Amino acid sequence: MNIFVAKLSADTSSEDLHDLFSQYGEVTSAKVIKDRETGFSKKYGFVEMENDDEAQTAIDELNDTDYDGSQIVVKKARPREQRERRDFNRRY
DNA sequence: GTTGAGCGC
Repeated sequence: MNIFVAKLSADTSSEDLHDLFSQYGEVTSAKVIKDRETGFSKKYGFVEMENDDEAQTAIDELNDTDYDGSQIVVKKARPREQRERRDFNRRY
């Protein structure tokens, strides 16, 4: 399951996310998104977990909780931006 | 070192 994590602390890294979600199950991958050019602050990231049930539990337990001094938002992630079907599906 | 609301190159 793909998980979207927002409102991260500036001190939170990809490995922090990995470690955080590993408490609830096996984490396939974790990444904190940063600006491509400056390599700075976007303060959100993605976590992919192998087990959907554990992922859901992690979302439920970690959403709206205080982590690293910041209250984080955890929810299911949308599929990554696609480059096809421009003429269809304007995302709702 | 950036807000509110955010979805990865």
